[in-house]
Amino acid sequence: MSLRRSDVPSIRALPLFQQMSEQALADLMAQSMLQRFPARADLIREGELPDFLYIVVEGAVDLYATRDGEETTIDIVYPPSSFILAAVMRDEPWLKSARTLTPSQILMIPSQVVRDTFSRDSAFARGIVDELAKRYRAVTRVLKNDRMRSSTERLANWILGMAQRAGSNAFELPLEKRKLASFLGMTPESYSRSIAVLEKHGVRSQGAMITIDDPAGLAEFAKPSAIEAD
Amino acid sequence: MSLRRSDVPSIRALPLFQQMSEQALADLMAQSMLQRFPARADLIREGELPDFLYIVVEGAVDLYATRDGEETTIDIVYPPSSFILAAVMRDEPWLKSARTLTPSQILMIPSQVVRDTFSRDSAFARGIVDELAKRYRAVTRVLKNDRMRSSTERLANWILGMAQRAGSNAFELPLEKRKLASFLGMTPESYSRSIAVLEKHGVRSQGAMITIDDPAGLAEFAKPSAIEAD
DNA sequence: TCTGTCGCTTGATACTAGTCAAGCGCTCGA
DNA sequence: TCGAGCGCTTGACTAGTATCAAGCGACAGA
Repeated sequence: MSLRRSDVPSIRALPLFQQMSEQALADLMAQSMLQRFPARADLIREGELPDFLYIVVEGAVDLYATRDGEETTIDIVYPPSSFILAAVMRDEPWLKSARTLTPSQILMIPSQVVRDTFSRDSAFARGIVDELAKRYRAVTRVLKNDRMRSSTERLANWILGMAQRAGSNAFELPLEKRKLASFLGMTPESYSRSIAVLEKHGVRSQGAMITIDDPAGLAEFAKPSAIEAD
Repeated sequence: MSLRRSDVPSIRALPLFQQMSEQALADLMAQSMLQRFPARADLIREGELPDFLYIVVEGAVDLYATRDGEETTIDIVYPPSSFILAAVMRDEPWLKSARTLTPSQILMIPSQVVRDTFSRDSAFARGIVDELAKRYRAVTRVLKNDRMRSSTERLANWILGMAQRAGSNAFELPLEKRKLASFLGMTPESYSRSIAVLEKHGVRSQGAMITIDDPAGLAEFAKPSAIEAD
């Protein structure tokens, strides 16, 4: 398989593997593949059975659902997160499709190996639940957000969150606006109008650059909830 | 603690515990409580830290989120499911509140005990991920539903699902209509209007009784997706 | 350099679902 | 048995978003 010894250090750093013994990790890696994909590469399609567990080592992956031609982005996964873990553990069809957004490096572990290792290695098991629980909480937040906030509020909160992660009041959108719109559960048109509204609340948007001129004002509009933050 | 020996058989039957050894289960139960709650009893409140993992042995529990006075039901949990497992595993604040809908019997396992047992007992660990993965998939379905279907379609699909589970084209609503409405992400008023629309598609609603006169017609309207079913 | 494409924005309009208000009918307690 | 309260329904109106359509501007390929 295409996993080279030199790749192991970056893998070992992933939270999922941190507690595992050298030997156990080596065994796992011997059965796995680390692969590079270009941007916009289709990885999995909704409805199929999981052959592998995927872990984003580098890049970004778009998880989306389809329904008569319409697409909605359910989550966007950045390193060092896995995706479709739930389907793998239960050996049930994927509920969503995945494609890379940017060129990405992805670790693929055969599903059966994941399940076997889970039973044998409690450090790995701990990593798996932790990861799964994290994902669970992420979808729950998205759902709460969708149900209880207007689309403009969702955008405002997303901007606040991004700025916080970037550690700066100015940052570049890490994805196309239309993708972001879909992730926030709105159309590209609504996104444009929402940004226009936010310009009255301390946000400036020029191309892919977002600048928060008035963090307090924006926060007042967004009414972020401590519990929603990561 | 209030767990009696006579309670153990019904506990043992729960999928979460099925693979555990007698001894391990006995140890776990010695530290747990099985409690009865009346209808509408508050169990946990959003934002607090989890002291216990809760498992619904009998009855039904409403998981809801609040935001300035508004409430939205995120999930309704029936036996033999757990709730707030993700928060317990990660020892992070609950993202939702819970209250009983009907008189319920609930098993409470101290969080720390859950985490400890998880590391020691791989059969229990397997049960935990399985349960968590199931819950994850449930929220994901709700989110997809919310994003990609109209409220009337959601109701239609819910009715089809209920009928299937009931094994009959006629069944009683297991909860108040307003609760169901909230679960489906709509207001009680919209629920009424949606039901009225569905009466043109083969559904009859009298009080708490729902009857599907034309399953094929309803299915055509609801466009259920195989992958969405449980 | 020109031009077609594509992503974004803006405008006009339509529609879904929410809000507010009133009325109906059942249940339960006095 | 009556009346109050509550859950549900219905009507009128509104708000928030989606949809459809057109135009703008940057970038890529000829």
